[in-house]
Amino acid sequence: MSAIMTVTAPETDSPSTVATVADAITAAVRGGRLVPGQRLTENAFTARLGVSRSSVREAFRQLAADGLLVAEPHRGVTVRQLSRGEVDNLFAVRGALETLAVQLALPTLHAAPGPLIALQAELDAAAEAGEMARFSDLNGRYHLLFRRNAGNPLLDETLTRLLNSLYWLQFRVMVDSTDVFETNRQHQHLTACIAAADAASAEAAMREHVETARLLIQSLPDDHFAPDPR
Amino acid sequence: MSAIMTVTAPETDSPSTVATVADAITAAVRGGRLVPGQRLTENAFTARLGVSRSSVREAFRQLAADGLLVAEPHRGVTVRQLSRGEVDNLFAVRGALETLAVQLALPTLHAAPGPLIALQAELDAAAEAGEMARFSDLNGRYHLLFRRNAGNPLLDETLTRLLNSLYWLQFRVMVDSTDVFETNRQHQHLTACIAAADAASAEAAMREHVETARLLIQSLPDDHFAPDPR
DNA sequence: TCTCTAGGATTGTCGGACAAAATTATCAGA
DNA sequence: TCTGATAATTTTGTCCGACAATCCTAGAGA
Repeated sequence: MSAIMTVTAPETDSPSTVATVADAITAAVRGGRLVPGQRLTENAFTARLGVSRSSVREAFRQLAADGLLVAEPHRGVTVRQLSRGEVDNLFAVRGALETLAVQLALPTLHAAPGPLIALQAELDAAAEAGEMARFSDLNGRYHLLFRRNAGNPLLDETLTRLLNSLYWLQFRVMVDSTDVFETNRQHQHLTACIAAADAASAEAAMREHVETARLLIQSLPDDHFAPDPR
Repeated sequence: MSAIMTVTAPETDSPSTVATVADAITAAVRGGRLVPGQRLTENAFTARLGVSRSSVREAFRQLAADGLLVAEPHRGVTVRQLSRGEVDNLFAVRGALETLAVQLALPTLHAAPGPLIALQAELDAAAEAGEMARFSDLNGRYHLLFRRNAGNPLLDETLTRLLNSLYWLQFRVMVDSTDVFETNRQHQHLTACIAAADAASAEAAMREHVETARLLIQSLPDDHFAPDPR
């Protein structure tokens, strides 16, 4: 019956109230207007967005499930802030999943390397021009390309959730870093491995790249992290 | 996520209404009173449990985030039912994370192997006695032991979510299987690798064990799966 | 300065209400 | 009988207002 309908269908459907609220909060976090650790109260958003408390509550829960916020009973929600230990834990999981994504996506990306090549070119340009914010965005898109082409939606979702809670730290690293060239060199190497269809090297390259990202994040000053409970 | 995971059951805090509802639904799914694919309406639970619709709604969302239910806009929630393709996708992720858990937990379990040995003895007894339901339960506890001792709560949560949506199929396999001995043999082998502190073999053993579980599940008849959308 | 205690602020839960969407039932026509 | 369109019913999404339980904060008292 509905064979014609909504195969690609991005934003055709009328966005629900909850989705609108969730998008607004997400945008605020991405834009730095809400910073990690900051507490969000329901009333603040009911007033500002003109929606009911129910909708705000549900948006909060949804974003908490996405890893962007963290909810505590009777204490409301805050923008997720990771401790150094949690960053290490996250990167252990991320390493395992990103290498899996590389492995699964390699055939697809090797067969149709167009988007990868194009993205690599943009990354090179941004790195050369020193446009850090733009490089950070492209870096996200680069990793997205792999998990999207892994042909495993569950893997994609799981990785996306992890990276959601990592967004801010990753962004800080890119902006503060005096040397994105090393990061970009790793991208180039990985891209080359894909082009050569060298699975083993590609996996190793991704693993090293993720480890580098971890080290860069851990090199940020303490005030970017939640206190490590211990 | 934490609401339904009362394995050690820290019942200290008075359980919230939502948690009560979530526990009831979880118990119903575990007990087979709610089967995969079945649709749950809000009213049915408001009446039966004597709580408001708000609480039921929130419990639904929470369980959907846990992977036990699946929610679709304007269509309510159903008990999650996987297609064969989704099972494969899930096992790809599970394999990566479960081997990571082995790797991380090995030092701890090798240093204090008591619980592992005890659990292995119980598994042997259940397998010998042909108590399949009991074996299934112990099998779950066996895997739980690894991810709990990996020292990585995020890994634990992520794996738990995956396994939640797999509970029913895993249970069917155990109950229907005419040969749990092969599965138990793999457990014994893995236990031995831990005792010997042989990391490489332990990882390989787990990988093989997970792959075997996948094959057993895929050998179930079609009516246990959602139609594969392709 | 520190501890303890109001009081205000915030969340958890309830009940009802209504429009929008989906599901089910009904029925005319082939 | 079957099919397809239409109407009736159910269910969800969202809103509102309310209240108790809990958390937070500022000020009183030691």
